[in-house]
Amino acid sequence: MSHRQTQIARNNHRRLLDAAARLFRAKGYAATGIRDLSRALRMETASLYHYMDGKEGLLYEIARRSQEDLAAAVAPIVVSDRPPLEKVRSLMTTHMTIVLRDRDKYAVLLSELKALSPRRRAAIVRLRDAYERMVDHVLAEGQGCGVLRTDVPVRYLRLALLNLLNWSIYWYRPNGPLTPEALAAVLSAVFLDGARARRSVRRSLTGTSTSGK
Amino acid sequence: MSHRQTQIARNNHRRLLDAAARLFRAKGYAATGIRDLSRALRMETASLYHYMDGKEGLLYEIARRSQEDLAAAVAPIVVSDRPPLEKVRSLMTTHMTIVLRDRDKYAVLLSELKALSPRRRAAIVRLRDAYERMVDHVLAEGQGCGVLRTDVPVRYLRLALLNLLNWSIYWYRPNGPLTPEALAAVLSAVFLDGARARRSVRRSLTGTSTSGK
DNA sequence: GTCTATACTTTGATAGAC
DNA sequence: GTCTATCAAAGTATAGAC
Repeated sequence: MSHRQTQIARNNHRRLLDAAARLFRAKGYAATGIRDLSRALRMETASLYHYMDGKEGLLYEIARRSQEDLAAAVAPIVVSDRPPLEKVRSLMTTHMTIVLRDRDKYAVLLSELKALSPRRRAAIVRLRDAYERMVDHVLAEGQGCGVLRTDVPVRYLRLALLNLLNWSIYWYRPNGPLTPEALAAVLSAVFLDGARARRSVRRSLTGTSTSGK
Repeated sequence: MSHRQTQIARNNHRRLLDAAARLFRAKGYAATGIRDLSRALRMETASLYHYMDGKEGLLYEIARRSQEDLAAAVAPIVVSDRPPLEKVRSLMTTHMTIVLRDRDKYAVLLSELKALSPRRRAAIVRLRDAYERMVDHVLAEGQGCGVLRTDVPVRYLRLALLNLLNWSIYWYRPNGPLTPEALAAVLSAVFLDGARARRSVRRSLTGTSTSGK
């Protein structure tokens, strides 16, 4: 096969993954038919099978790539020698930026794991566990240095952190007032300093004067 | 029809709603067939139609009841004359307790809205918006009294609060070490005071000496 | 690499007897 | 109120021509 054909094939494979992520997120995996996919790619359903081994294989690839990309982006922060508190902020910003940039993929990763076969689901859960260990490492470091509270176990600090970041995918609007970085800054501020008022005066963190709606 | 028959009918309707919530949560709405429901209730599929108008009607009723129950439980807190900060804690505890008690229903409410017809989805969104206005009211009150930070708009304080509470449904284990109330206490502490260490010494909030896993 | 044609299964829902 | 029997539509996937 020629080089050119390979490029076309790879391109179509990517188009298929993108369309699948978009549709799986919008309608759900089970409610998306391969005919929906074929319509999105302007191909017959039979043609799709040159770019996938089946619908579930598509889902698996989306989930795997998402979790791997996220880990790859965050890993350098974990092993860096920056101050622990800065690591937490940096981790939150990177996580938020990545998942909001590829919203479709990450929403599918978060909400469609149950549609995978036990084998494949287990493989994704392994990747997810490894990612959570990285987050734990950063948080435990913070506790060890005395900059994070130790009355809440790392496990719950991590769950709180991931709750804050991941759930945001479902209501973030890319055309809204906040960039992903700005949203990460707001959520980092709440996570680290809490919602209570302090004595010291704070400037606005969002640049908006109204409370929004 | 006799009184007894009506009671049986109502009982079967409730059994159907419970089974549907459990299955919709475990497998997803679209992946759950009415034959799955009939198996759970030990009835033929045709018999189910005496207790529902269709599969989607079932989903709508689950979502509507969930959101209404939550609003009904939280409303008294919002209108009470307790101190603002206590209102926030009480709201979080009540919200957490209710959604963890009826995990199946609330998980379906949170993740299967997209399966509803536009009309019905809009009705649920209206209920959800009304609930969010209640949360906003409590948070704005806290800001007005000077106990909550004002550099983050109410909107984002609310989103952070609901992120923390709602996402917990997906990893909370009823047989784990924390009761819903204890988990609410941990998340309230993180939400209000943040994850950073303070000068004052804090006792453990979870009663566990290890960091868990 | 893309197509037409189709096999085969499962889906939500209904008709009508009892 | 529950059943048997059944429908039309949609589901995933494959065979084989070009």
